[in-house]
Amino acid sequence: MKSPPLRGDSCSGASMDLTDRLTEGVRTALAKAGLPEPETCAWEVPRQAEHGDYATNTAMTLARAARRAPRQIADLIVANFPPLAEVERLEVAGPGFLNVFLSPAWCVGSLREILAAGPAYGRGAAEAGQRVRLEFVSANPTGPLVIVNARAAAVGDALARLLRAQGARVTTEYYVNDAGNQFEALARSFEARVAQELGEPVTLPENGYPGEYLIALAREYLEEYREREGGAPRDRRERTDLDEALGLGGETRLDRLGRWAVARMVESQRRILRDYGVEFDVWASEQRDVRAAGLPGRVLAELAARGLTYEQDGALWFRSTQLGEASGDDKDRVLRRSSGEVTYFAVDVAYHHYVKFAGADRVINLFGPDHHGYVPRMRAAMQALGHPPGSFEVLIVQLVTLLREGQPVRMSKRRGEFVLMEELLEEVGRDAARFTFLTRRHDSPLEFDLAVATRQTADNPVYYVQYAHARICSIRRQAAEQGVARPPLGETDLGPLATPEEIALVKRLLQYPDLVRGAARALEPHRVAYWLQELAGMFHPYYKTHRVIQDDRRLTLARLALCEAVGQVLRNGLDLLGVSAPEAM
RNA sequence: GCGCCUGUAGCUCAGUUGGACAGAGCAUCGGACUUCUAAUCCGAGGGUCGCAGGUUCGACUCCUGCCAGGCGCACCA
Repeated sequence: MKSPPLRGDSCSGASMDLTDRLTEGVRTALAKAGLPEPETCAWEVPRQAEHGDYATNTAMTLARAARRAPRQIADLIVANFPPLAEVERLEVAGPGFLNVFLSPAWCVGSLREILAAGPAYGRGAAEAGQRVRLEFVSANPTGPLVIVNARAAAVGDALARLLRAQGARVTTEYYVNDAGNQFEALARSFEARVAQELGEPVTLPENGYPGEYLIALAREYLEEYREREGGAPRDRRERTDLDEALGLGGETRLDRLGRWAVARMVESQRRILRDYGVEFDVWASEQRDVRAAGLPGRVLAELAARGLTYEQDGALWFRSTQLGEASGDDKDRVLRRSSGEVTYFAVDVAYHHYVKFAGADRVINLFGPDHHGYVPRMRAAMQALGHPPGSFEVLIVQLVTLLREGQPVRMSKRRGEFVLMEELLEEVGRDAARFTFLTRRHDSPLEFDLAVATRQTADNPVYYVQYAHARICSIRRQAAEQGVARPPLGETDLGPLATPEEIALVKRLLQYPDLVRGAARALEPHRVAYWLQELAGMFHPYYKTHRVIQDDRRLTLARLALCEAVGQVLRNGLDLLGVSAPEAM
């Protein structure tokens, strides 16, 4: 059986990015009119319908170069615009806007392409050909993950998904700071807790970690030890000396205890993140992958060879200030202390240069605001080592101010008070937590009231979006029960889709590829979250006023196709955010 | 003192990288289920975009100066 010709359908096999084709039209028109062509056109979706489906200010931005009035240029574009199936008509408005009105018939016909593309709809190649190294969370292994880590995880993971959707080869990474001062502080604190569990009255070290989680960890350690060693160590009544009890001496004992604690911490962090839906390609170790590999020494030599270091007061300094204002650092930085130890900075520079950039053209790090002062010196170092400007990017993920019934909850690992990421997930749920974090710009401080978030679970925007998807699945189930099977794509007559709500929905779906591309380019996943809310906000009213399954079989099938397309895009969008798209709620 | 981030409706936040009369959710008030899921829908009120200048056809957006809050300014990480 041959598929019947479809009214108003024109399947262009071109890419799905509508604005690309509109830009081509404008460029063609300008060339024909003998006017200069712009590199690109900035397309926006006007707030008001009278301004069309897309609008560009190209005529205005071109006015100077073309030495013509904006409106005159716009008129010439309209007069010379090639006939496109996508476009119904063009208008010049205001100071020189070019407003594009899409052809409803073409829009409706494009549903076919959306459905055919399925999960691939919205994917593109805007970031193709680049290898991206993306590091995020990287919490110190000195304590459990807290709320801000959940935010960074949501943002980082969504960024990875976004960039991959645009063709980039992304390696995600969690960097474990298992060396240096903080590691030692952890080791000493843990040692103190172990001793305490053995009955010794021990006080915690200065700058240690007083959190109770180390007590629990100490008990686990001793339990494991007893199982392994068959009973030892005994408690204070029999043995009072820790070295003797654990059969280890001094630094060896400290190091072994510290490594054990770190391994446990990292394992627990990894598990929580996995439950959150975030898995990393690489778990890097500062100790193993950088220090033990001898990278810091190599990078010091390389910087010295470039004449970028000098000795003063017994320490080795990096000439950060000589790298020009592109780096923006305001003072030189120590690479090797007078004690002979390399600084964290030196280790980091080495790691970035030899490891991260070895496999990537672009390195993106998500930092907390407490590290923003660290960025200029890193940028200076990357520049000094020959990495092009812009290849090293840092996104600052701002803090989460936690409230409970309007009262601020202080968070400090040092003081041992905090709300754990685990607790957040338990109270709010994975999807709601991720979606909430992704409805804010990453560099905007966020207030999160736990009491409100838990109380208003049903009002959370994430459920609004998910519910739209669940409803569509429900319609599909209902249709199947009633024996309304959807015919093959090519045979579906989309002609009956004609109400303003239906046309508006299809036009909305057509924006999706541009949205994804823009969000990836700007590294702003929150755009996706907002857009999805608006899409759901169009579907729910449509559902309410237009019955999908009804007597008119032709109309039913067309509407089912529309619903499937909306459901597909909701699914694709939620997937970019790492949020589930439930079939039923 | 210097640097970074933030300041938009009562609250939490968007505002498409300078566009057209400033938006959403929550909260408040008033309505809608015998029909594909009411976690929904329809309607109403709510604003000097922190303040003052400047740039231009056009500013929430860019520049300067103030005000307020957060964070940072180590031979810590």
